[in-house]
Amino acid sequence: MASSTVENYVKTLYFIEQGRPGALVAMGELASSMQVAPGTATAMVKTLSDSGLVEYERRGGCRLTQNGRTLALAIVRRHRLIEQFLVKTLGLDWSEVHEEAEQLEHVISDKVLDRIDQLLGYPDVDPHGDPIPTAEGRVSAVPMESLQDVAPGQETVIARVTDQKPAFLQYLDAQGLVPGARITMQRIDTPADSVTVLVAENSITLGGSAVRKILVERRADKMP
Amino acid sequence: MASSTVENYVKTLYFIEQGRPGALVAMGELASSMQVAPGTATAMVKTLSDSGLVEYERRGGCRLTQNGRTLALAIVRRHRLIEQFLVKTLGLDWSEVHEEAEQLEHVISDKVLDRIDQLLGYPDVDPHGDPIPTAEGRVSAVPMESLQDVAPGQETVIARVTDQKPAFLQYLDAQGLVPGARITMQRIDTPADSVTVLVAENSITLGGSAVRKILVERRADKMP
DNA sequence: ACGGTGTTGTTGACTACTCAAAGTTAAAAG
DNA sequence: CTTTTAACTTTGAGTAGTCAACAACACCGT
Ligand SMILES: [Mn+2]
Ligand SMILES: [Mn+2]
Ligand SMILES: [Mn+2]
Ligand SMILES: [Mn+2]
Repeated sequence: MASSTVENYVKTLYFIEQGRPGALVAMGELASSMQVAPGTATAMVKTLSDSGLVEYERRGGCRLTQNGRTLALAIVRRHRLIEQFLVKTLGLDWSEVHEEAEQLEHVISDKVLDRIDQLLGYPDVDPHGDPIPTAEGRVSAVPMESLQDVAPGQETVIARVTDQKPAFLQYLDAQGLVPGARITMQRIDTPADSVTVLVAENSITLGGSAVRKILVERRADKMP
Repeated sequence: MASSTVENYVKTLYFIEQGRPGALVAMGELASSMQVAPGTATAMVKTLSDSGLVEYERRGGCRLTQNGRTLALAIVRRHRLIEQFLVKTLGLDWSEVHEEAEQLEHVISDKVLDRIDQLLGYPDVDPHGDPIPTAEGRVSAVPMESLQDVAPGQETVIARVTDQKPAFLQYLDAQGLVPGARITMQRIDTPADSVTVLVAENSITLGGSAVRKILVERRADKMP
């Protein structure tokens, strides 16, 4: 059985590798993501390599093996199903479930996870709009685009929020900026790095770093 | 924060101390309950003593302090609420929830536990009939007696089963011998160390070691 | 080609938990 | 009042994970 520590390293590597398949992850990047000293990451990657979860190239970096990726996807599945469960069944706020799931993901058995999946009706996204991998490790790739790329005047629907910080999520919730919300792009102010959107009759202005964390549905007729 | 290991030692001490308040628990007994070598138990008890969770008397034994007992009761509460939740909400079998709860009890936050409590309607017993301590650490003392002390011909109701082994629980379930079941004592065969009970039209004969694990309600008019 | 600069790797050390084996002690048996 | 025995404690060692500090390396601009 992989320890919680091993599971966390593998999951972190999975997210770092996202969007740059095949590339090596530097020890420094892994260390800062895991909030450990560089030497700690190096030592750990060696043991992950011994377990066949990563390939390690000295002074180059590491990447997940197929086994490593499979383990990572299993943990991501656990994490997101647990988050959805905490929100839907126990009524927790979407801003607080990430931390809870971070612990539970290492302890929930497959049996319990299956029951949770069933109770929730086999959801395919979590409370933040993140896709839930299948038990076989497949992740659905729903086409999305950043809110900042929506043209002024265009109406769209929030699909996903890529930040777990409680304060940010609480703010979005208070403004009604949650997955499923129908919004209209009003204005993009490039020099000011801000955009203004209309949601439920209210105008809300967001800075660039916030806007970039909000993904919206991409309509079929807009696809390349 | 107490580690899982510390929590397990404290909980084990709590159960060993049950029924002999104030007595010292020998290191050997603790070690065998925890399935560790004697020296391991001695070392651990010293650190528990440093944390103020037990009093330790060299070559005498140890006992929980008030702080230790409070921690133990919090873990027992977690464990039993989780078991009840796994059975009632997720539909797991009462024979398999003990093992699951054994892990989850160290990870579930107070917030999640409160929501589970609320969802279940503030139950006061778990699937095995074990009382669930309140958040303040109070345990209800419903009067019960062993099934082996019920007089022949008398009707009674199963209240609690004091064994967590899956095979035993599955057997009881198959026979309908679960908490809440109404049964009638038919015969006590002392030399054979067995009793025969009637449950839902069926006669079932149980050996002494099994009967002693089944507790039944004690009617007020039978109390001393 | 050379030296700075930042990234990696190594070493020694520390915490938490564990065991095996040896040493100590108290209490039962003679 | 010994001797034996059983329980207990200590010691030395090992695993997992971590850090600080230092050493080694690769790469860049001159
Ligand atoms: Mn999350
Ligand atoms: Mn999420
Ligand atoms: Mn249990
Ligand atoms: Mn129970």
